[in-house]
Amino acid sequence: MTDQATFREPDVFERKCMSRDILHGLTTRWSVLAIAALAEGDFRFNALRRRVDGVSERMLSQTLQGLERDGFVSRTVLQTIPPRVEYSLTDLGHRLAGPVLNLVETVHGSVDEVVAARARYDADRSGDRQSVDGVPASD
Amino acid sequence: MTDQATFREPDVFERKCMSRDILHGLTTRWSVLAIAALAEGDFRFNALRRRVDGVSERMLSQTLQGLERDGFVSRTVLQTIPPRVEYSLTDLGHRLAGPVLNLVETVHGSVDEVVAARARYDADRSGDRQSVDGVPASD
DNA sequence: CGGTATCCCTAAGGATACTG
DNA sequence: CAGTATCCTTAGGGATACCG
Repeated sequence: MTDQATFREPDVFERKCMSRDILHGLTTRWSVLAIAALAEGDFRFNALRRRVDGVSERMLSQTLQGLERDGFVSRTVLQTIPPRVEYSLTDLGHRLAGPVLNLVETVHGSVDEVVAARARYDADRSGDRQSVDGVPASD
Repeated sequence: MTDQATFREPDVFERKCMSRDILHGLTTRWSVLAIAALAEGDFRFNALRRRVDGVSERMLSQTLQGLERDGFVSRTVLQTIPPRVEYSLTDLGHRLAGPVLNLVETVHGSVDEVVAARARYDADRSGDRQSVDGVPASD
């Protein structure tokens, strides 16, 4: 199977790679949130839209289509009046949701540090600029 | 503290939230790859650019600035001729890199399934469209 | 080498109106 | 309710040229 390289790291670093493409579809503004929401349970379209605050109908629809196409989300149409459509994570979707939720939670737990870092950074740029290092290199 | 809701989940779902903003800066096309690369070790600008295949100078620079601002990456300027700039993950950056690498690896391990899912999806849309469910609802 | 500045293009995204 | 379709704006991103 490992017929191409050392392989300890994923080949995401190559430009024409599927993983990169999939990752990109997974890390759009709304797909992360949609997955995180669906990890909590199934949602109907408008309920999901309410949960993922700020998403437009168009973008939610588009995002869900992308996730469905990639096999992360399943879409179940109930033939009722009015129509109901239930969205839920597939098994594959749940596997992806793990890392995604983990990332979201880690980010959430780092908010204070990031805010502080931004403040420091922005302060540095408006004030003077100190030299960080003075070590010469031989190369 | 929990004056707004149940709160068991992060507040990423609210539109004007820091976590969402940070997450967005973290899930751009190149920041994920940059973090994954830097998780392997320190890199100088052009080395990193070679590692993250396909990124332009401008976008790498911009991405790194964003990551530095948020405190994920530290930038060390060596005052040499020619100049050297070393990029590395901060502690915070390493904490974030965990989930990120996890996601990348999970994606990498799911490529086959996603490819299959896409094939199925695309085939369905070009062919006929079967009804998925017929259960009526009472609500 | 390690960038910034500029220009330009494409894709992501929002608002609204409309349909099954 | 659950979307499409349309239109338009903004942000992401590539190429190139140039500077410290």
